[in-house]
Amino acid sequence: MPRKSSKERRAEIVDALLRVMADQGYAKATTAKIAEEAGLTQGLIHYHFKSKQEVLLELLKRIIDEQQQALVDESVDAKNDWDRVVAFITVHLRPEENADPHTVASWVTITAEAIRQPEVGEVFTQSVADLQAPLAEAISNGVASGEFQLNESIGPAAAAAAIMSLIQGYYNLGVTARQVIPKGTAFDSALSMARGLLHAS
Amino acid sequence: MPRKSSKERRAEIVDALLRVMADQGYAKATTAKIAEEAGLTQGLIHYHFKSKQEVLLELLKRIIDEQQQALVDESVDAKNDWDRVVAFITVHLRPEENADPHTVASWVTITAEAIRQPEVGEVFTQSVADLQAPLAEAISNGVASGEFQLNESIGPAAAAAAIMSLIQGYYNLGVTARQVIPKGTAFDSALSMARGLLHAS
Amino acid sequence: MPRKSSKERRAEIVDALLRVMADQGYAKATTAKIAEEAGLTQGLIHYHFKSKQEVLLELLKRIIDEQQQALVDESVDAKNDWDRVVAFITVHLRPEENADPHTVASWVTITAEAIRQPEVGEVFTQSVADLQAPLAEAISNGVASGEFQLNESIGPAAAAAAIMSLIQGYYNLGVTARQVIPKGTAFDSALSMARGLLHAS
Amino acid sequence: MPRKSSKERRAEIVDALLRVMADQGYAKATTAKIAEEAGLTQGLIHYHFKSKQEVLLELLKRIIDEQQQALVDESVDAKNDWDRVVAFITVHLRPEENADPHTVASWVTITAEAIRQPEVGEVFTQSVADLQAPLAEAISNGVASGEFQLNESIGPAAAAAAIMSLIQGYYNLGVTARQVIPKGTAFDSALSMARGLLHAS
DNA sequence: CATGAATGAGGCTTCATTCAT
DNA sequence: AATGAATGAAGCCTCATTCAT
Repeated sequence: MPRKSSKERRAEIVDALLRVMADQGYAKATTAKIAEEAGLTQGLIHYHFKSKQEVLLELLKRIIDEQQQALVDESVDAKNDWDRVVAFITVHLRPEENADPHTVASWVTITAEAIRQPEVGEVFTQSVADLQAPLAEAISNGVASGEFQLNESIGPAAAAAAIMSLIQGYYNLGVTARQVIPKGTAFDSALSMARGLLHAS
Repeated sequence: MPRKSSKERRAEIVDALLRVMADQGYAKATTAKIAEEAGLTQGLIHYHFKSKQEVLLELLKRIIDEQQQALVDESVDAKNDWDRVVAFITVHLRPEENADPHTVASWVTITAEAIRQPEVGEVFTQSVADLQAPLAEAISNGVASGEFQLNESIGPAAAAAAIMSLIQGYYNLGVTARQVIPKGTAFDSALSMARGLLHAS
Repeated sequence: MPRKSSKERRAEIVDALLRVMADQGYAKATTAKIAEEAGLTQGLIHYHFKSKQEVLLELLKRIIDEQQQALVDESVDAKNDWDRVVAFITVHLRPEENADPHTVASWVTITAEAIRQPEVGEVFTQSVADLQAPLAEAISNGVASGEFQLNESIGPAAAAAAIMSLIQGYYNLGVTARQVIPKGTAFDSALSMARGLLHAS
Repeated sequence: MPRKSSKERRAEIVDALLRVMADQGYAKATTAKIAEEAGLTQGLIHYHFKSKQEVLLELLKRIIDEQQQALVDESVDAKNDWDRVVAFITVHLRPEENADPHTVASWVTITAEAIRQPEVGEVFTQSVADLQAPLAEAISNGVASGEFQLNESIGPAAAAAAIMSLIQGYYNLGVTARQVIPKGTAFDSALSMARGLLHAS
């Protein structure tokens, strides 16, 4: 057996965490289970990562990167700021096409973990901010160009936060209380709400 | 030491869980810590509750009850369905007035726990459904009376789910990534989005 | 509710232990369960008994007394020592007629407890000795009168011990490995073995 | 500290349980005590065994294996079925030569445990059945060849069960009420009883 | 790089017993 | 004589992490 490079191994371990976490939650994602899922041993995980938390942070980073990339891809044909807003919503609320369920489930779990582990919380906050930045910019531009109109009490950052919250909420309820959300309505509803918020056509 | 009634003790224990959980998360809310916070012994917790999970479920129940009651109070003066929708949003997004931060933090934590503990998940789903019911009804009525208009792909249940998701998202980000949400904008943004969704005036 | 006399209460508690132990074993016969079975409270058990062990010892005593009485009843018509031996075996191996299954199950459980609790062990040993005494005497008499003949290496006490062991073994396997013992054969087999041991006709 | 193979460790742990159980009973054979006796940590026990019960089951298995092997060894010179019956009794009732007291004490304790733990009970029943099988076969053969004669109400299985019960009874009383059984008489008495049961010479 | 045995802190829970009422 | 809340000592088990090989 050819030994694998550190980079490959790290990726495998992060993958394993993603899968285990997605269907068992972080609490049950023990080192032992991750190792088993990855087809390697517990010791090796700590050889490649300083701690289990570090694996989680790497996973978080990876998810963000993928989302950012997906956003870039989806926005490439955008002709105006509304298109960009739509692209943003599309990327996040069309898991059928853009994200796999594992990732969404993991994301929600990470959210939970962000609450209990301060280090995760910090990285998480920054990640959300990064994710939100292009949306805020699009809205800001749209307002400047007259494409959008916001109520006076709501700034572009607040509007972006609102849309982000909506997405986050859909993720959460989608995982925790799936039956409550009629299938396939998230995207349309979100668009409708965003349109109202931005007074866009 | 005065002997207290079971009911009082149960309430105290639930309170203690609420406080510990709010600032340390459920994972760190060990029975030992809960006992310490409540000023009693670990054994007593299990004298009054079958398990730690049962304490959590009782807390969940209590939060739901309070929210439902708050909604009733807030809706009492509502003159039409839009007022009812506003009341719903008010109750949930005005924590400054209606809910204490501990409760919101706990709610988010419970959300996370709902993911990993199936029993919690079940109760949680049902709770969300219960919470959402009056909103869905208001929307349904509003649509029937012509007060609201929904896009054809969106039914009243979906619309209610959208608003619920938005609230849930605000809760989540409010706890995990507070800096991302400009202070005091949640309520106005939510109203604006709801108006857009329902085509209400 | 008229308060009951201490004696009655003690009997009720011992009864409850008997029943709980019979179908759940001593390990699961917690104070709480005994209290529930007896329809009274935990505290009361310790009001009437110094400890849980004391309840067990009282039960043991009661079982022995009943067995002794049954032996007397069964032996009343005995015309010779062989009849007395048969009576002894009858009393112990005809639970269908002479002892209730609860008692047998409890007896086996007590045996187990005798192993782990020295105080129980002492009382148990004495109880077995008491139980065995009349049997040993009958055998002794039978040998003296020429009714029985024992191999030279086996004294009356040893012979009584052998029969006692056989009974004890049937009790044990009857409870732990019931399928191994063909139904309804214990009594006949025991008689046949005793006859061989004593060279009786 | 030398790292040992899992197999070695498992054996050591089972050994430790055997020793602790033999002189303190299963109830007092806590994981802590077992660990101490084995000179290792509690955690390690659970690294090698899923649960404490699993250790007990392994011990049971080991005792059975040893007994079976001893029976084979003892039976090798048997010239007829009576010899085989004698071999069976020898193996079980000559602890001085064939089994160590620890093992007998443990066996009795396991019997007790079989009552309270269903899983143990199942394995125990099967174990007894396995142990008894060769005896039943020898008796069956002996009856067929005319070497033995059984009373009509007693089949070979019942006869084997009777002898097994006798042995089991000796084990039990030997541990719980040793004084009741005159030293060194078990084997002779058992032979005499078996001879009577089988009408063998 | 890799293995897997080993550690040890700590978690949840059970239960006989005590005690205020 | 009776209640039932309260205690506290253990018990079993989990798990991230370390370490000898």
